[in-house]
Amino acid sequence: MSQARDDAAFLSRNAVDCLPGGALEDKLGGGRPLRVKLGLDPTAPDIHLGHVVVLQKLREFQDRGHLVVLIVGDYTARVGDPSGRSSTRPQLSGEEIDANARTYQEQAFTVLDPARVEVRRNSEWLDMPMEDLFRLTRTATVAQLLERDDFAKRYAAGTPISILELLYPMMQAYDSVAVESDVELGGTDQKFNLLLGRDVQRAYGRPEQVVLTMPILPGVDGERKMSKSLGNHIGVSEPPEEMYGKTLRIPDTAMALWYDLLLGESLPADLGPRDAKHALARRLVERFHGEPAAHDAAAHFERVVIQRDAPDDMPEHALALNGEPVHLPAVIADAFGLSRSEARRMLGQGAVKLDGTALGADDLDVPGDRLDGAVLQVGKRRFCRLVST
RNA sequence: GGGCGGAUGUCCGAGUGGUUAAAGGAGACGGGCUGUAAACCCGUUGGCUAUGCCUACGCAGGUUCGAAUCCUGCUCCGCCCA
Repeated sequence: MSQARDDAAFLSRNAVDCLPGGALEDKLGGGRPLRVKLGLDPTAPDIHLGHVVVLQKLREFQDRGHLVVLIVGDYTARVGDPSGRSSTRPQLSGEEIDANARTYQEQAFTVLDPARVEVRRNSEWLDMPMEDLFRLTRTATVAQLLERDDFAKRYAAGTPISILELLYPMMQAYDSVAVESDVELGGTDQKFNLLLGRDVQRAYGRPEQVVLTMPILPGVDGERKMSKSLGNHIGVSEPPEEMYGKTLRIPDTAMALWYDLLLGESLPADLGPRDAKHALARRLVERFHGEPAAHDAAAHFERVVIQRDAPDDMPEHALALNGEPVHLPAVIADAFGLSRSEARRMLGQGAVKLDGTALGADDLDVPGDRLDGAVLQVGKRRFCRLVST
């Protein structure tokens, strides 16, 4: 029993809520591996560091012998979690969902132990007859659903709430019934949905799950929740240099929280903010790409961003030279995915360098022999080597 | 069923006949500065075969020398009353 108490204390550490009090310890005391649920929405197929906070917690459960039930919300994705914003999302095709689900698993497995995961899709059970939907929807009332913070606000403000949106928490809750979850994890913004899972499980005569919520990781802007749609995320499969640079971009004020939530450590007191941030970036890259990549990413940053030199290796851009002068905006546009008008503006702004020499707005046509093998640079970070075909 | 309001560039949002490729803000990008890809300052931000041309203000027509702005029809959305 004291083992259960220790485990419960460990597993609920740095969680915001672990509800109801004592329930986790009771479940752990049952001696049986627990089924720990996490639902992922397969619309945006990228696991980012915000997910990692929760995935790490799942990993801790796995390391103590428990089973993670990963639910791919292929059916709920049709609804879209109504978290504040406009409701309808584009419907995904079966192939897209398959592809996204695969990506998700792959990326989630950078944190989770694949040997202790059960992956399920909620279309397995949510595509139910109307009669079953009646049974499900009878288990909650409108007043209950309107307790949810964002629904309450929208209702008070007179902004529309579709029935479909109201149904979303019900479907998520039913997932818990279907997979017989003992524990469900989520960010604090999921608290309502997770708790509703308990109500619905009870209504179906099942044991109620423990609700464990983790703090929300702020994005690279240091303020808003990390999310792909806000563009303030760092994906776990992003290239090492990106991951490193983006981490360095976070405001100093967010560092302590990142250390805490991602590394499980407190901000090192003996390091200054600059060194602490570099250390953080390095640790994160190391974690997802390994030590050599972390080392290279740090060197790359030092070289490209701080020293402003060209990186060791850069993409090559093939060029057909025939002795004629080459129209530079076209080359820039092709090499970096800009429009030609944009490329001209870059030239005008002194952003384009050829072998380290800045070019100007008048350098529209350049002799071909000047380009072969040269390094073309736009801005501080975009490089490519021009190669004659 | 009735009444009212709306649809503008990546997003938010001004603009009610003519220097409007369309104010302002956000974002993004570029330059400066910096421990930083932060903050701050300055600039850019539809496309192109480029001192000009083309495309753009929900969709389709119409009025006019000229329309994002006026008229007609259509589509979609919101609010209120029942």
